[in-house]
Amino acid sequence: MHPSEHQHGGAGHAGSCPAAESILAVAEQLFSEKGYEATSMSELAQRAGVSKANIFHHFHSKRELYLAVMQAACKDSRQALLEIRAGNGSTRERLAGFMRRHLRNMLDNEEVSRLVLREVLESGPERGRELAGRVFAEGFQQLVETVREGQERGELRPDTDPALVAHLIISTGVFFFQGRAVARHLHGAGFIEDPDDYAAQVADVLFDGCLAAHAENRPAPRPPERKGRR
Amino acid sequence: MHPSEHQHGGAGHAGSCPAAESILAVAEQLFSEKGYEATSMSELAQRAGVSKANIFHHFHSKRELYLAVMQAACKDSRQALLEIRAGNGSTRERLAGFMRRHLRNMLDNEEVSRLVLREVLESGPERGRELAGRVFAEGFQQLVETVREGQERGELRPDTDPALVAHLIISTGVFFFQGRAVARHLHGAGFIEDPDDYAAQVADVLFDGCLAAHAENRPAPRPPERKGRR
DNA sequence: GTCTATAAATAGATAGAC
DNA sequence: GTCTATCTATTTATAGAC
Repeated sequence: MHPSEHQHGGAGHAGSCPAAESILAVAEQLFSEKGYEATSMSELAQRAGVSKANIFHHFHSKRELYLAVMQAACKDSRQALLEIRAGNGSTRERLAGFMRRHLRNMLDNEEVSRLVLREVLESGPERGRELAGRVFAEGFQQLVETVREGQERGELRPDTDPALVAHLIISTGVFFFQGRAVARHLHGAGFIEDPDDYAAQVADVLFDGCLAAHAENRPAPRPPERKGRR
Repeated sequence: MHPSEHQHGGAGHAGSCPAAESILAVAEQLFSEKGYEATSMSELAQRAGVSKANIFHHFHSKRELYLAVMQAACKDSRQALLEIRAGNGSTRERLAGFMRRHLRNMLDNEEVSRLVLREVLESGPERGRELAGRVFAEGFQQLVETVREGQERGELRPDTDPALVAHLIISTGVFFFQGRAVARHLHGAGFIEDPDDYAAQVADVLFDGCLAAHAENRPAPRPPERKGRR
C-alpha cells in the first residue's frame, strides 16, 4: 500500500521516512526552478539519491508529488491557523497575528511560495478544484471559523460574510508577497520594506476601517510617521 | 525616429496607426498563450501580416513590445483612475467604484490580465523596476492621490498611509481574479461568483472595518443573506 | 526546401525480486 | 522500503524521397 494513501487529501506525511523527505526537498527545488512539466522524474530520482520506482512508491504520480510539495509549502500557515483557533486572545489579535505570520512564511520560503501562486494563477477549473480540496480547504476552513466565532462572540460585525473576510485576509499577504518587486519602486510605497509593519497597518484598516467617522472609537491613533517600527 | 519614443514611459500609443494596433493585438494573443520566450518575432510578424522589420520600427525591441502589451492591458483601469479623480462624489463612492471597475476589467480581459500578473509574480529587481515605472506608476499615483485627497477633505482617517490603502485596494481585486478558480471550491466562498457584490462588500469592510464596535456608525446594516443581489 | 517515415531518446508509470 | 528491469506513450532527431 502506498504511504501516501494515509494522507486523505490532507496535510503532508514526509515526516514518516527519510527518503520521502529528501524526495520532497529535491522536488520542491526542481519544480520551483524548472516548472512542473520541465521537471523529469528521472533527474529528480538521481538528485534525491533514490530510484525512480521509489518515488512512485511514496507518491502515486508526478502530480501527487507536486501537490505534496504545495501542501508542505502551506504547512506552517495551516499550523498557524490551528494554533490561533485553539489559543486565546481577542479575535483581532489572533487574526492580526496570523496575517503577520502568513506573510513571514511566504517571504521566508520565497521559491516554493511563488510556485504555489503560479499554480493558482494558471489553474483552470480542474486543477483549481484539486488545489482547493488538497491544499487550501483545511486552512481556509479554520480561518473562516475563526472569523465566524469572532462574530458570535460579538467582537466582529455580524453582517459580513466570514468567508469574504477570510479571503480578504489572505489576499493582502499574497499581494504584498507577489508584488513587492514592483511595489518597491512605486512612489510612497515604502511600507513594502517592513512586512510586520505592513501586516499591522493592514489589520488596522481591516478592523477599524479607514473612514474618518470612526476615529473616536479607535484605540490609539498613532503619529503620522510610518517607518522604523517593529 | 521610433514612434514608441513618444511614449515617455507612459501609456500606450497604438491608436496612432493600424499596423501598430494589429501588431499589439497579435502580440497580446501570442504572449498570453505561449509566454514571452516561446513567442518568436517571426511568427508574430507573419500572423500580424507585417514584416519583422516593421515590428521593430514600431517597437524598439521584443521587450518593449511586451511592455506595450501590458500598458494596453492596464489602460482602462488607468483611465478609470483619471476619471475618478476628476469626477465628483464622495471618496468612498469613487474608490468603491474603481474597485468594481478594476475587477471587471480583469475578468473581461482574462488572458492579458493573467499575463500581467504572471510577469509581476516572476519579476525580480530589474524587471520589477521596469514594470513599476512603465506600467503601474501613473495609475498608482492617481489612486494614492485620490486617497490622500479623501484624507484632506476629512472623509478618510488621516492616520493611515495613503499608498498602503491604495495597495490594499488593488490587492483585493487582483486576488479575487487570480484565485477564483480555487476559491470557487472553498466552502462558503460563494461570493466568488458575483464580482460586483464582492467589490461592494470588500469596500464596506475597507471603509467601515469589521469590528462590532463601529456598528452604530454604519449606514445600513444589510440582512445576513449574502447572495442574489445586484 | 519540404515532407514523411522511422529510429532514438526520454517521459511517466508498473512488476516483481530482495 | 528499496531496488532492477520493463512497459507504453511521447517527443525529438534523422534519413531519405520528392
